[in-house]
Amino acid sequence: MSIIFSRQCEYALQAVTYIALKPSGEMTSIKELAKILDIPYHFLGKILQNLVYKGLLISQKGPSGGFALGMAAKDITLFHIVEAIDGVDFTNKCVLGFPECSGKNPCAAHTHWGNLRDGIYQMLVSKNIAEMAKDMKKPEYQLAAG
Amino acid sequence: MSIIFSRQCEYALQAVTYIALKPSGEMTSIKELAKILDIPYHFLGKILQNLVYKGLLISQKGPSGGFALGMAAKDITLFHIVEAIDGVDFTNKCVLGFPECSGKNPCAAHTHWGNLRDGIYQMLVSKNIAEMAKDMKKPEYQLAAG
DNA sequence: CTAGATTAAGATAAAAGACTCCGAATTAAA
DNA sequence: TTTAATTCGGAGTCTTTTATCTTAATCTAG
Ligand code: SF4
Ligand code: SF4
Repeated sequence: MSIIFSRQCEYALQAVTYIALKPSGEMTSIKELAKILDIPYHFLGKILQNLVYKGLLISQKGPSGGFALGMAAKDITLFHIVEAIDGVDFTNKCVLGFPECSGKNPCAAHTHWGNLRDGIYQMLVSKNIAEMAKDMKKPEYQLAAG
Repeated sequence: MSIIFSRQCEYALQAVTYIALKPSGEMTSIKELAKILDIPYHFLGKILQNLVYKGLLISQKGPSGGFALGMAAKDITLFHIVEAIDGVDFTNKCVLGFPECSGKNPCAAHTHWGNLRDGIYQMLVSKNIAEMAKDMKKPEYQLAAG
């Protein structure tokens, strides 16, 4: 189902983007995120918990509690989130599954794949959550700003 | 663990490339493939069985039996193999996991991701097994030609 | 023709990933 | 101060993927 990143990771990217649209100081609850983004409630809870542990989010319990960004939106790149959830093994893994991905005994696809992998990396580090939130046009995300 | 393609698919790509190095008419057994490429024997059996069903390989039972290419090596692209094992959903799926990957409400990463996805597709259709086999320098593949 | 080697097929098991449930801890609001 | 809302943490379930085991079918070599 997922292409490159785990389901958890996809959910994390979606949720953090949503949280970034909230006015500063306002918390977003798991309930709201789960409902609007259609993510399993308890599963999302665990994921956000992890992001808090990694410092990307902060949390608060009790009524009107929830989650907020742990640092400025522009300082959280997609890479930070992927790194926190899936790890970054993909940066040195072969797409064909050979044990050792190096230029030592390159196959016919190595250069092509190397470029693509760099492209993925570039996408992740060049896009931050501020941009993602700002440019987000999907209707379910319009609610966050309200 | 795998980046884009399933483990099965990776094994298939490796095995078919190995088979392509054998002189025409010679069959390659599961035993040989499993040993040299370090792939679980029975698991590989199932995978090759599937590739036979899809027409990419042919098989023969009995002593000196095994598998051989079902068509000319230059006519089997990486895409054919991926298509046979994993399917090609990745060609229209969002890397961030949003339900609907279209240009309708594009996010900030859409263009970048679209290019990468096209690049992956291009890699798969432009590389065929003849090329892969010919350019293969990995030592375990040198045995095949012997 | 026989024996052994090999693929085919189905059932099962183990591991990983995705998801659920429950209760405890915390905290803001009433 | 009480209550209810919320995150936290652990355990458990379900599903998918990966891998193993066993037997049957087939074919070649001798
Ligand atoms: S050479 Fe081909 S196989 Fe080896 S790592 Fe690079 S891409 Fe993977
Ligand atoms: S726009 Fe962004 S989110 Fe929507 S499909 Fe393209 S990449 Fe995925």
